[in-house]
Amino acid sequence: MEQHYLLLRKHIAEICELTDAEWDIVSRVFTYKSLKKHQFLIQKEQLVPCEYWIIKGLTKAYAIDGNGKEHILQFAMEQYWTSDFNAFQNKVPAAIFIDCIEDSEFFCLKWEDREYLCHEIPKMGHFFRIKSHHGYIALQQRILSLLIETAEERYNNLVKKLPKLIQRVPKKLLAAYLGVTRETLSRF
Amino acid sequence: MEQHYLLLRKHIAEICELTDAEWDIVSRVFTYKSLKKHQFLIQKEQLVPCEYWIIKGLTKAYAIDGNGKEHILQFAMEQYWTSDFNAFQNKVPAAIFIDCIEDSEFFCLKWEDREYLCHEIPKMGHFFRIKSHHGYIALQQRILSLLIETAEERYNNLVKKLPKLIQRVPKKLLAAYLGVTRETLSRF
DNA sequence: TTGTACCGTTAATTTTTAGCAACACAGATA
DNA sequence: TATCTGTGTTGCTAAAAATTAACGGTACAA
Repeated sequence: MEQHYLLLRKHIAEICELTDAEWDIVSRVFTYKSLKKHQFLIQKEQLVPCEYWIIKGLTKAYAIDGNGKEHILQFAMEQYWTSDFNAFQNKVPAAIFIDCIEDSEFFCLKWEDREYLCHEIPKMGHFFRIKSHHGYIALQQRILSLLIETAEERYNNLVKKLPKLIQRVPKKLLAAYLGVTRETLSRF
Repeated sequence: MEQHYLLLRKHIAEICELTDAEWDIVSRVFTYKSLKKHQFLIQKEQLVPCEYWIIKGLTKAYAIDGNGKEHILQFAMEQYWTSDFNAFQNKVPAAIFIDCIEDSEFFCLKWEDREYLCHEIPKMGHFFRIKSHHGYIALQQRILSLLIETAEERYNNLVKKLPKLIQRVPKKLLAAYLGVTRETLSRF
């Protein structure tokens, strides 16, 4: 477990170095959670108390359309943050599901604790601001790729950008992420 | 001009109330800019010194693909923020263009001033964190709509959600935003 | 005024993708 | 062991959208 905390500290340090005293405050508020493959981290319609930093494992965030088809918003693996950020922030029921593609472990951060950290340690406010910014940029890139590229180009770019992810994610889920059927993906 | 500053203050107050002293600090750092229809706010490959709050007017943020086709990321009108946030934050050349669909006026905020405000006035850090969060959520919704809905559904939802925007934006630009050709949009 | 460029629409054709069905294969289970 | 379920692939057909072309309307400039 110590090892996990060290990794989280290192993750934060990529954006801002914390003193030992500050880290003491920060590390105290995270709680640990462990889930098996196929278990839900977040279920639609339910409140979302936390955002989650992934210690180990792999999750998918997705919505189900009127025909029961799954559409994947985000894959998240080690050192990624995941949650339904809208539900989390605005204390409304979740609009999406997040479940585990592999057995996974998380550090959980409650909204009040997040606000508390931002208030107590301005550096953490900075950290979350930058993280949020990065998330925004990633989504913007994704929209551009959905608008500009063909499904095949999207697939090739994904392979180039996150080859490790490809190996861990079944192709039918990649298809649901790229916005095509698994049959279409299979023909690339 | 006083009127414009009042509107900006009101816009910020929707997230956090500033004291007169704080507002004095904040208002001081914004500069004014005015552009005519078709003029560029941001050009690809160039550095992006500011993010922009729109006092009046309408802009589009877009990328050009290999075939010279335009794909629109964002329309922004009165009281919206716009910029190439990646280029702005990381001081790298812009990946997109932003130009004016109508004559437009802006308040400009430089990166250093933004950092300064966040540092001096924690409330402003809070403000930008929340704004960024909102932006993130909007993009996430957009991705879901690109993945789940047909182009026709996307169009109808846009009409329902932003009827004013529809009236101000030529249909060929709406098509570039929805991810279809103008001929396809014309058949809905 | 005439010309010119752009815009929105419609039609015909082609390309792309979805939907459905069948099948091989692997891993899990009884 | 035989069976069941989920996954990835392929063939065929149907639907959706892009492409190309044409046409009328409008704004703008020479």
